Amino acid sequence: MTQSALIESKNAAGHGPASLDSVLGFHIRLAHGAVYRHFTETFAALGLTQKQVSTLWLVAEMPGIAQSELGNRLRMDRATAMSIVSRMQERDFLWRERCPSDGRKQLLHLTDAGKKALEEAKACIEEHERWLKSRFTPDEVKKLVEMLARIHE
Amino acid sequence: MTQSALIESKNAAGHGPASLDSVLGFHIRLAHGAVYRHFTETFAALGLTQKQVSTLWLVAEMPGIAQSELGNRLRMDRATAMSIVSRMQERDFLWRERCPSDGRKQLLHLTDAGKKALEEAKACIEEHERWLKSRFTPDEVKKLVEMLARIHE
DNA sequence: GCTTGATTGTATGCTTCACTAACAAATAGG
DNA sequence: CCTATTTGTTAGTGAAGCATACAATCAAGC
Repeated sequence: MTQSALIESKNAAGHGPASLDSVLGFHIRLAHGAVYRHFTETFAALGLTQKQVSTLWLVAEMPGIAQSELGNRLRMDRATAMSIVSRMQERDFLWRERCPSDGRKQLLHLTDAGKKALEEAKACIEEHERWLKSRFTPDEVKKLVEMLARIHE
Repeated sequence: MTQSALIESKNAAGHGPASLDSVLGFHIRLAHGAVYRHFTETFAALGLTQKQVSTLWLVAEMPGIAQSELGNRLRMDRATAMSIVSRMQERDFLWRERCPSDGRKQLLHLTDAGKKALEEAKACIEEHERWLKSRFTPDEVKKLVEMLARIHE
């Protein structure tokens, strides 16, 4: 229905979006769904979810990062970070170290198995990103990333 | 860490993204999360979720739409559409009509309570959209919507 | 008219994940 | 020392996606 996209974006009362197609949040939701589905397909063989991959990736980038910091950067609350990290630990992809200078914190490190899993995951991410970026020019990708960052920053 | 965004986007091996910040899918995920959280806050009083609002909205736009069509347009599979619609029916926001020309289909219609709920929801959406769009120029919003549509189309 | 296959709805169960609430341990500041 | 904050942990709730299986309906070909 491209028709509905062409409708004047004010309703009869003169305020508010007239069509779902004119709601920015709606498009973000649908785009995320499409990305999520393709990601899940691509990673079905590896048995990793988006949250798990970004957790492995971030711990690799910042070895010794605290669980709370991980949660902050990936926008997970403590409970969510807890369950993600716990499963990754069960699968021997990372291990926790009690922080010597602050006994509250758990510092995270990848195991060798975790590093291996991440390398495999990165290959899948490359493919996934190729699929996603194929519909944009490099300039558009840059602009899109910048605009999305303005939303989640 | 704007630092990591500045790192050259190829890793030591010369292929693949070096930093999470350079992964487009990652930004879509975080942006969606931020939008989702603000949406949930805004709609806590109404007790409606994104899926429920977009369902009410779409049924209002297209009275008599079949459940399967609803699922197609909102990118839900049959089982998900089923659970959303069933809850909306329990709350007396919509009713199902067996299609006279195709006995398989359930045609959806809003009740008066559903129309009222949607009007309240649209006021919240306005506020939500204002919050979301406040960081963009009108041209940027247009470009962003267009790029997101390229992803989920 | 009948069989076959596709579509649609329904029911059940599993998994991810976001959130809340409560609690314990450690820390920081007065 | 006392208090408030931070961090981690556990348990439970709920939305939502997905798979599967099944029944009813429809469409197409013989």
